[in-house]
Amino acid sequence: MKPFNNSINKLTSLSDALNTIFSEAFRTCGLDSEYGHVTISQRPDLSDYQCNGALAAAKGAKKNPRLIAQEIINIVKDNPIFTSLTIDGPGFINIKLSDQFLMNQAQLVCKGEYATLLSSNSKKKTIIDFGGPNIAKPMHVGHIRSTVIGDCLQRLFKFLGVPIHSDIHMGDWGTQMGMLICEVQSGFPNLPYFDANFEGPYPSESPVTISDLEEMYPKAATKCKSDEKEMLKAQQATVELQAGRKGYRALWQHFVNISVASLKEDFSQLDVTFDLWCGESHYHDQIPEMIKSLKQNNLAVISDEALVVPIEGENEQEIPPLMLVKSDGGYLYGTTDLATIQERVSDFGDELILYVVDKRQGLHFQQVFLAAHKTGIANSQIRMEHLAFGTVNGTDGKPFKTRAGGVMKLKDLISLAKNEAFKRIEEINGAEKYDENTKSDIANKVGLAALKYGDLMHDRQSDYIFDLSKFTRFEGKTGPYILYAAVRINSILTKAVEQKLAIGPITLLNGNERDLLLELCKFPDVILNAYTYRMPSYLCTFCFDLAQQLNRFYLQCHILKEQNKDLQSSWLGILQLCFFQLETTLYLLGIEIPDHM
RNA sequence: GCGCCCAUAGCUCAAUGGAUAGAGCAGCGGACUUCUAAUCCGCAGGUUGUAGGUUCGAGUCCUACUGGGCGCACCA
Repeated sequence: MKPFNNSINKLTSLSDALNTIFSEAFRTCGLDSEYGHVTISQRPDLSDYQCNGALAAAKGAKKNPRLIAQEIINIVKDNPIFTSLTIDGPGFINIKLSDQFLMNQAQLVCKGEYATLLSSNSKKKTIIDFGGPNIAKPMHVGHIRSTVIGDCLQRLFKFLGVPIHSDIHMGDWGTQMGMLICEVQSGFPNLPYFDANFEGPYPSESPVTISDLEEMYPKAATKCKSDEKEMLKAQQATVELQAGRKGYRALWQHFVNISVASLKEDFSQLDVTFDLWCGESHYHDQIPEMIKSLKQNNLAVISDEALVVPIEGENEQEIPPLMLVKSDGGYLYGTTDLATIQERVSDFGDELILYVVDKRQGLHFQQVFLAAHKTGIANSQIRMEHLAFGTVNGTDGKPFKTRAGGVMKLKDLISLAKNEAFKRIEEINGAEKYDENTKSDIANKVGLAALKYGDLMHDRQSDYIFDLSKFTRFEGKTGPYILYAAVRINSILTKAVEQKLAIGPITLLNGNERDLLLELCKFPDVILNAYTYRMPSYLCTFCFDLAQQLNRFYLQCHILKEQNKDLQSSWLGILQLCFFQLETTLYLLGIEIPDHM
């Protein structure tokens, strides 16, 4: 056998490594190295990986694509990582990797030094903004998306060694706060918060509870919508709050405190954490200074009594200006967003800002990003991305509602998922061996897995149909299906350890496990793709494919009963690698694996 | 009116311009004295909304049309 001198000895994505080899070959042939692009094969019956560059290069080179393919193959064929290179069809290069190489690669893939996958200069200091929930308004189904997608991305960035911090960025500073103040005032006009002459101190106890707030919010909002006078009052109160009226600030602080406590409870249920709990109010004090400077530099101008930053898109595309100050003197969320960018860039030194926000706010972010760049608040080095996501619909295809037609609270949704999971667990064979506590612990993990996987598996940008009974099933592309596969192999591994069996090294002896090993070697590719496109769904697809491949293998090869000890330890090595990848992928999705199911 | 997005199997969704458009569910037919069958295998199911165009090659890119969703300065 040829020496393995051209092998790849550090953790890398396989298609990147192959790209390098083929790009070099194309360059040697005097062709553009871009043609050396290698992808995972679309014809697994013919190859592991494929390169289509010869087809694309043919016209420019005025050569038969098969001829080019042959030249390329001649250059790379001595590399021992290949077992065969063939030309098929009009000029596809089909690549089959050697077993030896796959085994070598498997060792690298399971070492797990994933923070080295990205070059250090590509790791920009990043902040991820969850486009926060509103104070006083309970989180609903829609919030599941930003929470779960944003959390997955922050885990993924950290896993790859990208410095990232997360900010919930609560909505605590808009007109809705004025509405609530007025609502409390109409119910309890005698509270000291409304007495402009009150000297303090204000009560330390909040006059309202979180459920009061949750009830008042929609009431106040409808009132303001239908009654212009109420709206004016609310807007006036908002302006006074923002201007620093003491009683309003004290009352507002109560709202914030009790809301944050409730939000933290919800997020801890979902196992999601934030580094920063800043709200829009946090940036308020910086706004006057920012506006002054923008006015001085003629970047903000008066239009219809409001202060705006005029902007234009590429190709002179007309885009409405970003409004900073309303004619009544109040600020808008675009104002806060701009001030927020200023702080993130100049105080924290962030170079990449990610916004995980509903896609319907696309225009808003387009305005904010353009304004930030135009005004120099963000220089050209700063990159801002709106990671837009679609809406959650019910099984009727329309925005998700409860049976009564109302908005479903996130809290209720979570317990619904957990209850559903509990029911399914009770139905299965052998459920009686678990006590109630164990069952409810399993149900919690399974329910959450169902919910998160059901969301994350869908393309981030598309709307999707929320079907809890489908998501909680144990069959098909669901969280529980994947958890079950993970639990089963974990149980075999535990038994193997108990029986003091050797785990690894991975050697391909039987051939049944080659497909599985190939799947495992795709892992770095998948991780990088999910990172590059900020797409949690790529992780979901991968762990489903892996779980299914694993189930196939599991049925074919009876590991613990295997008599050939070398084969057995290799299988166990593969199993351990599978578990590592399932566990890691699920961790990145924010899903925890129970001990039993 | 202007702009953005979407249309793929009965349903829910995949498919970095490449070969025979794939999964899951539902349907039908198989495989268990289980390392947890909560699994696996097979069959059936398609004019990729319509009409043109670009390309060696189009579900994918361009144009028009049809149907649906969303957004367009004093809410967030």
